[in-house]
Amino acid sequence: METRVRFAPSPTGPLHIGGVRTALICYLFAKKNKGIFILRIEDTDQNRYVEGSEAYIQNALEWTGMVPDEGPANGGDFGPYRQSERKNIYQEHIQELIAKGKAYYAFDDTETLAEARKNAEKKGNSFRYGAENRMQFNNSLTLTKAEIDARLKGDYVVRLKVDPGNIITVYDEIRGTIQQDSNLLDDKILLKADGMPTYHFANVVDDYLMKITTVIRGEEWLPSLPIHQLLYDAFDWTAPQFMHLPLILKPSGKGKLSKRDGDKEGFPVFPLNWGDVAKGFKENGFLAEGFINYLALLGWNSGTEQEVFSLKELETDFSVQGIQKGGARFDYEKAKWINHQHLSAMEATDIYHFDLIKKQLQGVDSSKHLSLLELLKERLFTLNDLAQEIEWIQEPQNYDEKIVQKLLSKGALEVMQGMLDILKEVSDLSDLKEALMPWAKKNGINTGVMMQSLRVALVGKLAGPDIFEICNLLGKDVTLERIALAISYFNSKT
RNA sequence: GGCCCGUUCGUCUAUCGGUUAGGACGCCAGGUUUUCAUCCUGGAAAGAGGGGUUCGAUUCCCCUACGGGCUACCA
Repeated sequence: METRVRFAPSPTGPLHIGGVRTALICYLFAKKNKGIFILRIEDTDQNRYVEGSEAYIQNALEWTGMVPDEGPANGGDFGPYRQSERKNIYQEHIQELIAKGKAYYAFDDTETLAEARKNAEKKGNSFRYGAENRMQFNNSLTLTKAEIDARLKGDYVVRLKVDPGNIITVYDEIRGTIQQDSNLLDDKILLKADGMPTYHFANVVDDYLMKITTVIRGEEWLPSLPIHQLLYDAFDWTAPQFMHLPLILKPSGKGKLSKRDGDKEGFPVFPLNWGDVAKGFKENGFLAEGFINYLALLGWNSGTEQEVFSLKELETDFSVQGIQKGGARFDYEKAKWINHQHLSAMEATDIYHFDLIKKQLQGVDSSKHLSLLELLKERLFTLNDLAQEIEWIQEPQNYDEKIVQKLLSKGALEVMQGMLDILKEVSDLSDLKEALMPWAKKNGINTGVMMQSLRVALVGKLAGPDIFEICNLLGKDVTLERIALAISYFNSKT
């Protein structure tokens, strides 16, 4: 049987990294089994619908390389892939359950239920609409045929009729067998008053109709798995496999990472920017592969000591056995380190393709772009680090005062003057080091003082890549200019 | 409160009854770079607690503690 896995987010805003991780595991499991990866949009809550979310989800998946084989954007044989477009399908199926006596109409207004809930909580219990009290409410189990017909013209919901006194056994591929006392379940609403199905109902019907073989979703769904099992049983359908993924936790404090944590935690929680209200990993300078690689490591391991993977490698190395049971805290430092691994392994010409990189190179002589990237790529943790790595392209705005004083006391002025003279004579800058070293030795100049003077003269501080590489990229004229400038500055400090 | 799931270095994790409990990020030290970063080497750092089962438990079982999730006409 062909493996079919769906990723089923709700369009209630930008997809956050927990969602991306779920998508990733779905994708990897599908690809590993040479199966189909499906995107299904679960837009059954009209109130929480946010314009643009679906496009965002599609874009995020495309950026990461996890392009759906079937979905609203590219179709497929099992559409429509938006639940809001499947209303009639749910209506048909809800009728089937009612006819079978597995579900029933309920007419209780929200005030009545809220009241009942409040009373139960006052006594320290939680309210449950179920076998022990359903006969006390207004529903098709308690009303006459005439009353029901009359009420059906107004608002109503459809509830699942849960039989009491059973132990429901479900199986999760990650956690094993889980049992639940049906007395503790309530008669879940399957169809809402607006005619839309709830998650539970739409999910089960669609997974069956779309021939989903493996349901992969977050752990927050584990408590409702017995309800879903009951639904499969009510239809006489064979349930698919289930995998409930551990949650991604905040690095600090408590609880699962939420959409609101982005700014608080000091790193993005979204793959892409969402307007100008939320930052994305992409815009923060992450490679799609670095981002995906770190997410894969959060709650999964290959069983080997390998940690750096391409998407293709993940597709072949993925295994369910490596999925973790407990939640994992997000660690931005490690995410950056993984990104760094991918970045420094790339060719400069490939790094040059990113808009983020080109933007930072604006104003720099374009003939130097590739040499700069070649020189600096191993220093980058994110694409955005380039700007600070090429600051020395600009004339130094100031000189590190402590270093200036130290060098001054060691005769830096004379050294710089000497270097200036030598530099004037050198025709090829790549010979500079060979010219400087013997000169220093002959004149008893400390090479440390020489090198540091040169660096401070050109850059203003003791940081940055190899100083002779810097000379080379700056060119002879600029190098001469900066040394002369530094000499006059040093002079003013004596 | 009730129900469900979980618990190995600070963090992510390996271990499928017998190991000096391994790796990675971060941290510290040393080396390379006569700078910083990268990189290399080394170091500190862990089985929540209590009972069982067993010749032997991090590993299997139970209890407790702690953490998380769910408890909506949200997903």
